[in-house]
Amino acid sequence: MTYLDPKHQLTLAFARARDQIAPGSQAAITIERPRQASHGDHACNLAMQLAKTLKRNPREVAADLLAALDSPVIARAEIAGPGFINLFLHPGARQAIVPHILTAGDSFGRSTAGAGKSIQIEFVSANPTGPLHVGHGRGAAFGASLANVLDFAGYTVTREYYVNDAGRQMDILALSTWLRYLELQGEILAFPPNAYQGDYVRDMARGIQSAHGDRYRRPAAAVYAHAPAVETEPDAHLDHLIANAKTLLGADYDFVHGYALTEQLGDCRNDLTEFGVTFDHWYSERTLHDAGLIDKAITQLQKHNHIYEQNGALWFRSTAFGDEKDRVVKRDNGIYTYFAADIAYHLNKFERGFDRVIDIWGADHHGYISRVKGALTAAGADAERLTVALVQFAVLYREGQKVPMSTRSGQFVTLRELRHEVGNDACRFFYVLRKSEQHLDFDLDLAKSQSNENPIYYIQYAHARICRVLAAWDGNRSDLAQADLSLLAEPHAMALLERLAEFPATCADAARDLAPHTVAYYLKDLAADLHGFYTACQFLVDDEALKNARLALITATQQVLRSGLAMLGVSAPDSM
RNA sequence: GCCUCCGUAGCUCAGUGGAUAGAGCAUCCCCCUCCUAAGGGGAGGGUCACACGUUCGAUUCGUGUCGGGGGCGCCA
Repeated sequence: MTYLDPKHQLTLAFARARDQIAPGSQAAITIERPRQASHGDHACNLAMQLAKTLKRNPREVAADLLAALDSPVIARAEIAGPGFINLFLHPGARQAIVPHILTAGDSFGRSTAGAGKSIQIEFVSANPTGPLHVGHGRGAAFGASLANVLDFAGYTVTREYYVNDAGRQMDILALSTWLRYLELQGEILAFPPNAYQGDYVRDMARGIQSAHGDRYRRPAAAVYAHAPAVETEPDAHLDHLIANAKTLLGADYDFVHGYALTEQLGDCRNDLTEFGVTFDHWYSERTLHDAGLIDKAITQLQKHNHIYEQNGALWFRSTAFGDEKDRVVKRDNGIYTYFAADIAYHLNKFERGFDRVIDIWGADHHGYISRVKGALTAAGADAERLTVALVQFAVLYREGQKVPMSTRSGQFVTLRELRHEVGNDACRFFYVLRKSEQHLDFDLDLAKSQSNENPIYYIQYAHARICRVLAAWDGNRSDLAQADLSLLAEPHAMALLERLAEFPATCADAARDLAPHTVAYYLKDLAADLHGFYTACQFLVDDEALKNARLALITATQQVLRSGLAMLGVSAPDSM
């Protein structure tokens, strides 16, 4: 017999009753959980909705509905207040969840909401020009958890990282690395203040020196020849040095550039892997250029007459699609803008056939949404298939003080430092504990504290407690499937049963709303119910039937805690 | 100026078109001869920023006001 949760059964029963009382009515059936226990286990407001169209007193409509209502899960139903129908369930209807969970195992809570549709989720996508910082960490944790949630909801999920390996920033990194290398070689030079300052740049320079000696040495004077003054024209200064580097190194420039890229991307990938964040594809921006996809995208826009030339540059008429001003796609120097590459990339995503595409961006990119969607529409694509989820910034707090961070000065806390300081589990959990559009205050002391203040330990402790009880028990699990669950009558057991039954809906809602934080909050509630039950009832009792019933319940709870924590990328320890 | 997020308990934050708005922390009480007290129970604490509108019903939806965060380059 397939299991149908009580709420679903009630919905079907009310739909049948509605069709009797008000044939043809399309009124939605909403079954809710009243705040007050005296209002029943569930309540339905259908009578108040129908009252208007039927032009009748809602309480009378409720009485008719009640007479027509027929479901084996209902023990008692009553009319209350302005026309609510309050429902009290048979205990057996709630207890049936336990064998269902034990049978379903890891798949309990999975839904078919995604209907096997393919969905691509692109996240992190940080420039490979230095270590990931704590801001990237939030995007990584949010994206990875969301991907898991969507997978749980039945989508076929592809996780992708867009590698910005073609732009000016990569050239600046290559230059920075080379200049540090020249310093090691004994050249005297003025390292530009707007080049990459981090120690990792010196590390790469040392790596090149130890592997290739002086092969890439050139006189510093030639590198700086004819460069504009760095004080007055810092950007032109850098661009000139890059041009000189390309001339002086010739084909060797590609080596330095490639070395820096490989090192930084490798470091980024290791960092994320250690964080439990993995990708199916690393999509190179450079392949967009090489394969001519950017030319193709711009041509596509030109064909639709949305490109014009002005001041030697090519402009996309994004104002025709709700943007506040038109945007350059190709600069007067013939180089495509980042925006042009992004148009091509998104068109490519669509061409790869994903039913839905989700981008996770930092909140500072919000102004970008309208122009990207505009470009997609202009190119004849369905921009509705793209959803952009914005993640607000994370701010670290230590001893109540904001930890100062600035990318410009190279003064930032890296993701790796944060992970090592507070641990991966606390990191992953704290990052998704706020909804993504909410600013995140990350309290380092709280995340590190091994105390009751720390919600992550609270949840993990619930799991560990269950494991310890089951380890102390000498029976075998197959007995639990046969347990007489009618013995689970204590209020704490009933509360736990109700909570377990909510898990599938919580997961489905999290997927619908792109809100993995709801899973984190659910787990806190579930852990609280477990701790309450644990304190109120002894599990390893002499009464064999009662023992098996209680052990069955906590085994089911263990399963749901594991599934939920796994979705958030947090471990479920057997002991603490 | 425009865009965007936010405004709920002393603090950090959940939450919902419904009936008496929640959690953790902090404050004050109480509970280990018992499967880990990293736990449990109790008390106090609120004009859900404000106004108007939609609705049988608004803390929730809409508009506006006030207050706070962030963003608005031929940068990536």
